[in-house]
Amino acid sequence: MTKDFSLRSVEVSLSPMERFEEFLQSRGKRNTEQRRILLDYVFRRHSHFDADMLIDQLPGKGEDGYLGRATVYRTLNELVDAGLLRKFDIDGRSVFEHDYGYPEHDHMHCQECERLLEFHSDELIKLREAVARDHNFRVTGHRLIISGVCDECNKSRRRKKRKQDLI
Amino acid sequence: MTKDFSLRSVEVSLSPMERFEEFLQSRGKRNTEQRRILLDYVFRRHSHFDADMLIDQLPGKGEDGYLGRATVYRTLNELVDAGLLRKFDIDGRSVFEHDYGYPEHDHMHCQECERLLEFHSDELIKLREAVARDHNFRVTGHRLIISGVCDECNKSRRRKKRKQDLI
DNA sequence: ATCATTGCAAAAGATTTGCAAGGTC
DNA sequence: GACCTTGCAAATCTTTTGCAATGAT
Repeated sequence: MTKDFSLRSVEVSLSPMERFEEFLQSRGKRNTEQRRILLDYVFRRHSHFDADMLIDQLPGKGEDGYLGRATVYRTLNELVDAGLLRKFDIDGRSVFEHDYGYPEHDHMHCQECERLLEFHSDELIKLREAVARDHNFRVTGHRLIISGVCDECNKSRRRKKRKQDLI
Repeated sequence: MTKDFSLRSVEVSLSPMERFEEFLQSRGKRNTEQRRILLDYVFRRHSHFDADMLIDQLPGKGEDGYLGRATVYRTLNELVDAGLLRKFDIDGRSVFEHDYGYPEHDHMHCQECERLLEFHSDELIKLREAVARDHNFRVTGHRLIISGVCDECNKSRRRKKRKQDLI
């Protein structure tokens, strides 16, 4: 459950797979087919996803490369422990995204299309440190989600509104 | 599910109970004993809580003023709709706090004692607006949780550490 | 009298866990 | 060969929902 931030800036040279192998070894865990499949799939492209989306996209029961539901959940948690993925809650379920080798950022969440948009703010980090200092709080991380309606949805809503106005 | 922000600055004169009555009337809902009990209990003191904590604290089955589990959940959601409570997720479950008549703020979450500490930052609001403007995003709210270890836990950890050092 | 609300139990949704069979070191 | 891992099903946890009985207006 706890993330390992310490290695992040040091060992960016390792690929996610190499990093994971290292993690597994250090814990006496084994490098299995299933773990490799999931890691490979997840790091193929940068996107946000939850366990269910992943299970839908991966090969189904009977197909080649199939992973049991429990294995997907277990492996996702290992990837978080390994510092490869970051996990956070949206509307009650867990959402994952790349952590390893990916710059720190926060999110805007569109309540119409459910999309997550990323942004980075140095100011926010400063603000976080200032607040923590004030309260003698030792920071390990933070999560900021701005909710609202994204540009695209704003536009299509305006279109709809205009149409309605004509009726 | 949607909060009514519009009334907040206008009708601060109403007590939570009056505000809730107004809300119920406006929706053709009824002012029942159970709703009054819960609202009264929840607004007795300012604190963070989840449904389970509340159910534990309220009168048990057979006792006077007992509320069924489902009623507690249903009523909490109504209080959120009425703009009296604010709801957010921590570690997968819903946490509630006062919204009505209570100033906007954010949280630090201590990962040792689970406590939620509040702070306010005008800068954060400005930052939020700036980011949104950059992305043409229409903001309805935000949630920032800084995680780490609070002052108290830092102190007791130092105590423990010192003790261990002596052994 | 009408129609919303309650409590219960069952359902639902997300995630975890026990266990026997199989895979990795 | 030892022991970790997998897939399955069952269990858990939190929250929601259907329904008959009860209560508010």
